[in-house]
Amino acid sequence: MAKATKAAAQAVAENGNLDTALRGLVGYSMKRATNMLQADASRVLDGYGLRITTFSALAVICDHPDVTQSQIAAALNMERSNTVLIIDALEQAGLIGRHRVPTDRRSYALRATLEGMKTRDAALKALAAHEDDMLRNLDQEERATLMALMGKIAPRS
Amino acid sequence: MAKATKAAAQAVAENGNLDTALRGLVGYSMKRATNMLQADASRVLDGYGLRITTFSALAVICDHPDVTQSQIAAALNMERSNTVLIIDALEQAGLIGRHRVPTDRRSYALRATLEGMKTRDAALKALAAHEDDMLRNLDQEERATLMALMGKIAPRS
DNA sequence: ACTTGTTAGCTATGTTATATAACTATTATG
DNA sequence: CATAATAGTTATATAACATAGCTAACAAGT
Repeated sequence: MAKATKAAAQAVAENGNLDTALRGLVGYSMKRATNMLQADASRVLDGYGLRITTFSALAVICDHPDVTQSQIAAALNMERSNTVLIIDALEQAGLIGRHRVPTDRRSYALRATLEGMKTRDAALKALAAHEDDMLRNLDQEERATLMALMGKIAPRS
Repeated sequence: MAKATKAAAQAVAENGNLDTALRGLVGYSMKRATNMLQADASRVLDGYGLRITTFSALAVICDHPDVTQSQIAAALNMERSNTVLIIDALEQAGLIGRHRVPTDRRSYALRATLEGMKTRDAALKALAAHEDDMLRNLDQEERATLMALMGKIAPRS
């Protein structure tokens, strides 16, 4: 055990937590859980040459061929400007293609390549397996409850 | 409604979601909820001259006088190196003080100033109020369940 | 006491995610 | 046709997070 000042060391000895007050905040506790899940997801996706954002965009494109960058931004709750480099990366990796739309020359119709579809499927499967492990202490009903409760969180009224 | 390619536009018309597959991942859904809470928390804390990380560190210091930077890093699940600038910011804002420890000249005993205590109390109160609003669709039992379920998520086995 | 290993804080650096403003080309609207 | 809105882009900034390496100080074993 590390040397520590008295009061803090005592708190550590008691329950190992110095952040008791913060744990009462849902945002704080959720951030910690999210960080754990995201860090693991990043490591998994790295094996497929993807980051979390590029994987997310790829998944949307696979499920919705001919989607536009603006639609992806809206779906993933990000700024349009930030989609550019993400789509660039997917295109350069040969996972998707930008196709011009005859009826609107401003936008691109994004479509996954065969490799893109395969990569998505494999990555999604790997992610699900890792999540399943990290959620091993929750049964199916508890997982459903967790998702439902998170879905009830709303923007400021 | 924005002009969109056919298939994607249809999906949007149906349920407004292009990310159905991703929503099945707990990590993805939790990230979305977390982002919402964190963005709001950042705005709140900005009013107190704090960021999420500086507020978190301040809260730990207030609750555990004479805590060290390493202990804060461990408590907040961050790297020691990243605590330095955070503690610097709190010190320069006059919210905490670095005090030398006679028994160990390597470490600092961090203590909040009176203003630090006041700032923390006010910020925490404001954060709790904002969370209470964003969680208005969950009753007390549901909030407790949410916290309990998040706490069951574990690192990879 | 002296070497060895560890700890605390610090510095530098890099990446990822996110946000904003401003620009061009194109399309929609009054 | 003039004006407004939209799609994509560029540039830029910041927060959070991570890694490697460094110095000073302490701890432990011989």
